Amino acid sequence: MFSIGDLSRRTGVKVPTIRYYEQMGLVSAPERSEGNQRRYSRQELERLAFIRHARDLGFAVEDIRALIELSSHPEQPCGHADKIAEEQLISVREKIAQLKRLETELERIASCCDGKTVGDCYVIRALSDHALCADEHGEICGY
Amino acid sequence: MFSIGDLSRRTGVKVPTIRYYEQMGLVSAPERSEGNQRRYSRQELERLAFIRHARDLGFAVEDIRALIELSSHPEQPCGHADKIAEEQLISVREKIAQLKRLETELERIASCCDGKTVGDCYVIRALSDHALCADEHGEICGY
DNA sequence: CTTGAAGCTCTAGTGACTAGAGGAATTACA
DNA sequence: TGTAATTCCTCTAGTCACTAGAGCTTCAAG
Repeated sequence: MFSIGDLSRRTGVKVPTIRYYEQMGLVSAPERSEGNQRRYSRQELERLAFIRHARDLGFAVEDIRALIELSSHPEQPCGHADKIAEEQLISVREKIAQLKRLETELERIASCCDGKTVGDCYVIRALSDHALCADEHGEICGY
Repeated sequence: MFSIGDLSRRTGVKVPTIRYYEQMGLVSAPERSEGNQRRYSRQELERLAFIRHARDLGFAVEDIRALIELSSHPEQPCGHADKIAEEQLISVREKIAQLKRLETELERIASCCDGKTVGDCYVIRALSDHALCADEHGEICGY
């Protein structure tokens, strides 16, 4: 039997977060000691490690809930689990693409400031004047 | 003079978000019409466009507050603005690196599921069993 | 002059936790 | 066995950057 602190050390999930997951129904309420403290089995440790791993991979709590639900019906077809993983992959790729665009613009902004005062600081100017953007990201402000 | 809706259309910042920014002190409270509606000047439009642009680039509201503060003192040295931009660049690069690791693992997980049922679905197995990770991301669960 | 869009304030909700108060249980060591 | 340190408990509230909705008022077009 593991205390909540044991679980936390073994999975890297913080103690309050474990309690939060219990409240959200991601992990089920465990047995209690005589003094009302949580006592976990190995199975519960493994489930928490699963959750931790999936969160590390950027799955939303709702996705994880679905994956857990699926994994408790091992006889069903697994197309749904695949779909969740693939959607997550697509979203990760989108985030990477977006961040790379930001990186490019930030490099441009941060690298070429040779002004001495804020008045001619390129960082401030670049942020003020959308027209300075090399790479148009949205083309918003038509004033 | 622009109404809040005009501002919203021109900057792409949603109306409730503009009011939220006002509450947070990012934009100053504008003049009002006789009927108590907000009326903005061109200057305020430009400030909002600045904010929008910086948010698009992932700057936190607190960073933006600092940049605005800086830009209102154009005679000061601009080292601080540079620093904010550079820190943002570093954090963007870290996020990209992290997401690429996730991408790799997700590709591995999502691509090689040939099981027909959840019981032998690779997605579920990979998430359950940390040891299947090709690329160790944390090495957490020493059970 | 009416009607419908756009505006107003206010409260509460989102996701995924995190922090802190105030107290009880457990564990380690003398 | 005593006690002190650590861990645990519940509960409330805070974080960030919005977003949604209720219930009302004002504005602009026809």
